[in-house]
Amino acid sequence: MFRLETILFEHSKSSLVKYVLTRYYCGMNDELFNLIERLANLLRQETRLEGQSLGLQPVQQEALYYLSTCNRYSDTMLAVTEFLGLTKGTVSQSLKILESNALIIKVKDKKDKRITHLKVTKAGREFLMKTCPPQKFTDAITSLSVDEEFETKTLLKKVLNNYQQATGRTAFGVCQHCKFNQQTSDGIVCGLTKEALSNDDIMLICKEYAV
Amino acid sequence: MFRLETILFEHSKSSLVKYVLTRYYCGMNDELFNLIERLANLLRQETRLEGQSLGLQPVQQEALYYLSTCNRYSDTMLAVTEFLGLTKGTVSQSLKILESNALIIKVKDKKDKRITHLKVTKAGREFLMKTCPPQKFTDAITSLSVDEEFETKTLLKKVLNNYQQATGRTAFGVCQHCKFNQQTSDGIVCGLTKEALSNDDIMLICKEYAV
DNA sequence: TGATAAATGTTTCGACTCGAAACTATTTTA
DNA sequence: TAAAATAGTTTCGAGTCGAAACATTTATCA
Repeated sequence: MFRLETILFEHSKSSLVKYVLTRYYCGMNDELFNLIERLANLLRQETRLEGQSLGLQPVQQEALYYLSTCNRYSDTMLAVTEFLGLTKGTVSQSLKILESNALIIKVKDKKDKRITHLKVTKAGREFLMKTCPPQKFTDAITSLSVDEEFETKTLLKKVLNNYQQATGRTAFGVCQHCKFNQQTSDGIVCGLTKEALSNDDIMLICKEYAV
Repeated sequence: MFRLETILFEHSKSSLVKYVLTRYYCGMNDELFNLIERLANLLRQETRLEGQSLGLQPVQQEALYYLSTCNRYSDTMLAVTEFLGLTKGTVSQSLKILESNALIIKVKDKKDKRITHLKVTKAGREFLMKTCPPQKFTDAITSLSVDEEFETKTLLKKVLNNYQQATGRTAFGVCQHCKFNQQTSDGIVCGLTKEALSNDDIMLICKEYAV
């Protein structure tokens, strides 16, 4: 995988001080890692620009975006925490800023008073529609054919699923494709909550997703 | 692209206060964006864990990794700045920390005294070999067949190239596939610098890459 | 040639992010 | 009914970030 080589070079002003460095060349394994990191860097950069009008940080926009895509079982602070891979305190603060900007509102759960649902407001949706995904990224995607885009998505989904499983993280996924999603005589039902699901519901992301 | 729908729900304790929200469902365009963001989140999280032993932040590890993969024309602070999409001051500080941890050393350029080359030390290489790419990510990749992995890389490269072009950013790329890379009777030469390139050189990433 | 502009990099500042830990309130467990 | 678990907030200190001012060196060009 790695090739090792020892090289020499001079250090700054102090003449003839030599440092021995070990140098390795990346195997093909690194390449995919590298590509994802670089795409993520560019995305973060563009996201930062898009958020400047409202003074929103990238991480806050990510949280807002997540909340716009998740279902009613997954719109809590803890779910956002899982999704972003951060700690409770950090996420709590980010959400406070989204709330102060009137992009989300907090709605207490009626059954369990500990739980607060986070609902994206009209202003929040409008902001997302303008900015998310960033325009230049969307443009870059169009260079792929429909088949190529589908293929990319399929393969990345495979990697993501495995990665989520390896890290023991909640496997967020689309309700429709979840093993708890059941078609009954009364319509579509969630096997976990036993609640009825609408055609819109099943298109959203759920934190309880399982295959 | 988007489907709009107006929904109603009750707000917290104040009974019967209704909020009108506009809700939209993501078209397929969002999906690729979403996948990359989520993979990046997981990578950042695992990177954070891996760096704890040395007290290294994710962004510092990314800089170190970049420096281990780039050539002698691209191992400067400004190149790292371009690569990470951050500002000079920020990167300068991150590099100072890498230097204080003896993971890189600074080497003044002999021709242009403004330029400082950043060389990864043996300790730096060893740290990277242990931690980069993160183990669980590497494991997740193995779920792909060789062909699938190749296909994914090819497609993501296409997206990245377009994205870099759209943002007007430096298009980092492997020397070997650059248009300035020339095969002459004396060996391989860089058309920009007119310098000879070794077989090792041409495998590294260059900030002057062009197609 | 000599003044001005441009490029490389550092430092400082204030706003923001992050994890850790302590804390409240509610629900579940035993 | 007491103890444990869950959802969420607040506070603290370390670190990240961009912006701007700065120093040094090199390039431009009149």
